[in-house]
Amino acid sequence: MKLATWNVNSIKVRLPQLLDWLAAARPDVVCLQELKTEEAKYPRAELEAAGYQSAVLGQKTYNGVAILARSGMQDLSTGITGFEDEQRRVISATVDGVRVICVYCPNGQAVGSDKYAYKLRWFEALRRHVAGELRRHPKLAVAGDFNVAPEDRDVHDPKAWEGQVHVSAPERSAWRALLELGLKDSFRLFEQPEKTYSWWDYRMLGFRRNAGLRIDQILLSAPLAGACTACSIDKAPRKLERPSDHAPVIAEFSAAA
DNA sequence: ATGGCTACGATCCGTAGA
Repeated sequence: MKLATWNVNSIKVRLPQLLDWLAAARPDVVCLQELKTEEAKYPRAELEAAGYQSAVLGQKTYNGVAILARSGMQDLSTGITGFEDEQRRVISATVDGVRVICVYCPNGQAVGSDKYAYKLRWFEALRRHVAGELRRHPKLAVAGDFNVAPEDRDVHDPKAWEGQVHVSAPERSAWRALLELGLKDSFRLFEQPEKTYSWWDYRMLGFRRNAGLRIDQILLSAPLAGACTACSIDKAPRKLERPSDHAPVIAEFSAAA
C-alpha cells in the first residue's frame, strides 16, 4: 500500500499534473490540500476515470481538502470534533482498515498575529481530536501540510528562519505534541538525503537554490509505523512548468499494513 | 533592500500563502 500527501495549491490549475502523477506514482490513497474550490467544481469525474474515489471538503478561494482512494472509503468525517471552524482544513476516512486524517494546518502568517494564535489553538484542537481517533483506530495516519518545519535540519537556512513562523518554538511544541500521542514522522524512520524539503518559495528561484522547508508530513501510529517500508519526497512535479509550491510525500507499507 | 511569485476573485489591485 502507498499513501501520499500533496498540497496542490488549486486543484483546478494542477489537475493535469495530478493525473500524470497518479499514473506515474500509483498511490493507493492520496491526501490533497489547498483545493481552493468548492465541491460543485471539484473534478470528481476526471479522478474517477483515473481510478480514484474522492472524499471532498471544498471551499472557494481558500483551503479545501480531499482524500483520494482506489478502494472504498468508510466513516467519512469532516473537521475537528468540538472545534467550530469556518475554514475547511480536515477530512477523514477509513480505507482498508486504516484511519486516514488529511490536514491542512493553518499558516500562521507571523508570530504574534491573530492568525498565529489561531494556528496554535487549531493544533491543540487537532491533538485532542487525534487522541480520540487513536483510541478507536489503532492503524492511523495523519497526513498533510502541517506548516511546521519540526527541526532545524528541515529548514534550508535555520539562522535566517530562527524564531519565524513555521519554526518558532510554540509551533514546534504543538507539532511534537502530536508525536507524543504515539505517532511517528514516517520520513524520519529512514535514512534520508541531507537538505530534503517539501516546499520551496516561488520567489527568488527558491527551488533552484533548494531554499525550502520540510513542512508536509505523514505521521503514523505505532502499528502502521511498524509496517512502513519507505518514505520519500517526490520532487519531480515541482520541476514542471507552473508547479505547486509543494512536492508530494509518499509512504509505503508492507502487505501487513 | 522586508521585495522577489502564484492563485483567486475581483477589477486594472488586494489578500493570502509560507
